[in-house]
Amino acid sequence: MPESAQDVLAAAEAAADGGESGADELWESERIVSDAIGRLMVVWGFKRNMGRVWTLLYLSDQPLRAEALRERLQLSAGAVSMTLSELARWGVVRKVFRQGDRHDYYEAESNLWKMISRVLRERERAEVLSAIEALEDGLAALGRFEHHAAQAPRRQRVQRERIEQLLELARLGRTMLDALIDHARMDASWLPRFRLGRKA
Amino acid sequence: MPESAQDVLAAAEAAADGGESGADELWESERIVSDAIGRLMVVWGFKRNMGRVWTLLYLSDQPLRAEALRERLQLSAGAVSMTLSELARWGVVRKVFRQGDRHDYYEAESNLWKMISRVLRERERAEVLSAIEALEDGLAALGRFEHHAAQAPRRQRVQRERIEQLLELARLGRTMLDALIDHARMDASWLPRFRLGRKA
DNA sequence: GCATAGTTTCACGCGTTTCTGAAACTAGTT
DNA sequence: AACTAGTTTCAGAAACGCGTGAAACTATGC
Repeated sequence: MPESAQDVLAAAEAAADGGESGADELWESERIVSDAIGRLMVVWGFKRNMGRVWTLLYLSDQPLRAEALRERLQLSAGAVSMTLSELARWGVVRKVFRQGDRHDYYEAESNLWKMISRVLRERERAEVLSAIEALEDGLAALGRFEHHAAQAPRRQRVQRERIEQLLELARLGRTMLDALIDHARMDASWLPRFRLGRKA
Repeated sequence: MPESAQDVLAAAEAAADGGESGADELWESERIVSDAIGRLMVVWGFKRNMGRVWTLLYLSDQPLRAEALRERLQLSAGAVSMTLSELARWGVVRKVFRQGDRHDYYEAESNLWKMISRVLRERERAEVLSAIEALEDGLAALGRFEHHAAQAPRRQRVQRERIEQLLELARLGRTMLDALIDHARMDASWLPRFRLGRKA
């Protein structure tokens, strides 16, 4: 199935993008870094391929097409599409259009702090807040229980203390996340201050 | 199968522990909180049941037997045993012995900061450090590549910058974790200072 | 308005992870 | 030393999450 017209077009496009040779191959450095970020993302509760795809986009000097990602990461078209839309929902990848080009291109958010603050914000709402709510519910349930006779007063007392400890911790977590988010959003330079007072 | 001797012993033991009635039932508050912590643990990359088991131990005013956990959480004995040893490996649960009692009892580490700093320490070593290493490897691979002709110089330049950004971020993460760990280990009161400079 | 290239969606299957149940093991008791 | 109660280990089963491939959809060009 000869496609010379297409080939010529692709070549012209590559030339327009800076005349790079081997523009579509996956470099060793890209492989190493995207795999590493992929692993890290898993730990953070994302999918491995989200990390890999995002990384390739982040390391690229230009927006990439889904097809390019599919080739370089050896994924199916479907997986690339789903991964990209998931990344887009997290706001860490953007679809960009090029004039007179009907393909969709994607690029990574290049401001890491913006990205992180966005993810933290989304996640703290879903996770820490619901944990706080549940802990408050637990405390309430314990309160209701207290009205019944003097059942296991010691166990109740200890349990109340412990749940309050957990609540305090969860609220502190929320506060830290909020601080991180607010500061990161406007200014990344505050963070080195974190070092203050450190031991070695 | 009558076991009066055993029953009497158990009753005596319960009495010694404060004469609590319903000592072995799962309270509503315990259910709510342990489920919440269980979910949170999953997000943090642990197993749901690790969170549930730890929580019950933490909320208990006394060490518990594996059997009690099995009943209250509706798990098999095997699952409880495996979960407990995993928690013990993380140092967040301890096996305790009672004089003249051949059962094994378990209790949760009750110092939350100690626990958290321990987990952070174990995990940062495994994860952030290896990410840093991989990023450095990526940079090295990029360097080797540069020796070949002037391939895609722009792509190389951008990629180097981006990897360096990631490295900076990863190192900052390491620094923050270290600070958190060091401080949490000796003193939990420093954390409210995190609030400094926050908006609302 | 049909054909074509590209993209998205989705049901299914595969690989992992987690739990169960049974057997092996340990230690205290008679 | 045999029995009993309790605990741990392990192989297999169930549950889950993820990626594939095919089909549906979209939009551009002819």
